[in-house]
Amino acid sequence: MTHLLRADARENRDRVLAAARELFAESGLEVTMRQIARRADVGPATLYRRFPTKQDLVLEAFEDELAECSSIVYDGSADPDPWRGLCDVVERVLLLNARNQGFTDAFMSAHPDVVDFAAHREKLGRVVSTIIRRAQAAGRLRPDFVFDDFAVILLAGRGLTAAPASTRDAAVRRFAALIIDGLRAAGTEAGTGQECT
Amino acid sequence: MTHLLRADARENRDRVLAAARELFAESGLEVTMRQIARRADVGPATLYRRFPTKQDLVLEAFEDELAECSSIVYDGSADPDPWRGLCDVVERVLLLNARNQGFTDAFMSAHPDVVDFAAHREKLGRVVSTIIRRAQAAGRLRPDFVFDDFAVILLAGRGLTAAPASTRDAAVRRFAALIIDGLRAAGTEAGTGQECT
DNA sequence: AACGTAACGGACGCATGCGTCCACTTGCTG
DNA sequence: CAGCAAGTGGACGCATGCGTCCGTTACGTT
Repeated sequence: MTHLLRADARENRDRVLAAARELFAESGLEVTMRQIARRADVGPATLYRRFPTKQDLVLEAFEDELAECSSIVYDGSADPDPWRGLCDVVERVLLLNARNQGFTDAFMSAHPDVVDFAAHREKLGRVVSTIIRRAQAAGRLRPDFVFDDFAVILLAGRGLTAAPASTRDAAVRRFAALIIDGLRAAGTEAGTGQECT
Repeated sequence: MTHLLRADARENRDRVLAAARELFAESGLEVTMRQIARRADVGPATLYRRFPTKQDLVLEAFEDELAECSSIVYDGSADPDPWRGLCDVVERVLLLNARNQGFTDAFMSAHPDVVDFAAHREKLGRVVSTIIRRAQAAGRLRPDFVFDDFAVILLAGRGLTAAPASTRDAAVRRFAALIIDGLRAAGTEAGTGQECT
């Protein structure tokens, strides 16, 4: 008996997923199903049998990224210092997104027709909101900061995916640093022993 | 004698340009020549006769934006207070770009095959560099700020074009404000009578 | 008013992506 | 090791964008 895929089928499926991850990361969600099939050395039919719609492929290809996104947020939430937690979340989420054009597209719903991560986004958003509140209560985060600002920052980070890959990480880190400096509550300068990271 | 276009031709040409400006602004440079022709109520041939290549169309369609971009930078450069000048440049350039998806694409060379504004970018970049230097000399801009950081900010602003049009301006202004707060030299808090704007 | 030509736009041939069908191959099981 | 169902990929028909050609229209001149 065997409810599982045949060995060759399983291997093809894995190659398709690997190809999809590579291409999505490099070029975003607008890569064609054909390109993915070609890169995986597989006929179009094979691809479509395993993943009838692009949405199916995207969801599975980004399972890891989604999980990492969650850990980032929960790590930040678990940090006893909410300000440091928030800083980490900002920087790490920005990096994650900048490294993976496709995940950014998906997570920000740049292509709502293809895939919608709104549910995940909302759930993580609530956690981030609590970090924000705690960081403000601790007097470290500017009091006028709201969750929408966080969304704006992520959206802005999206633009950095256009930077050349060689300098992208540096650009993102620099961007995160600039933003974070703009988030401090007045009177809590960096360099006073309170800085983040 | 008449070296000018025939009346109907001129009118069609104008309609094409108007249509192109609208579509580029709404949807970026990837709109098709056909879409532009359709919106202008004109056959494809007419479009291609006036603008043999998309590059030609883009260049003329964004003449105004390019000019405005220049004035923004030169206005900032002419401001006796270099810090205020820099703040204005940042906010206004971000707004200009966020309002016009296509201009952002073109100016940031998101589609180098279609059009390359590198020359303009470089020229304006030099002016911005001088503003940066003067603002730092005045002790208002953080001393570690370099021109590449400015580019990063613009690139990031690009991401905001993905925000819904209804809230885009607000998002951009908020983003600019956050960034600017991150640019101040240590010790020059907002609210001490030195704030920008 | 009549005419020559600038200007027009529909239609063509080409390329590419889509999702599906089907004749052939091959891994698994008995 | 034999047979069958699972698995495969090439090829098809459709849709859309591309840039160009060419028969028709109508502007502006005389």
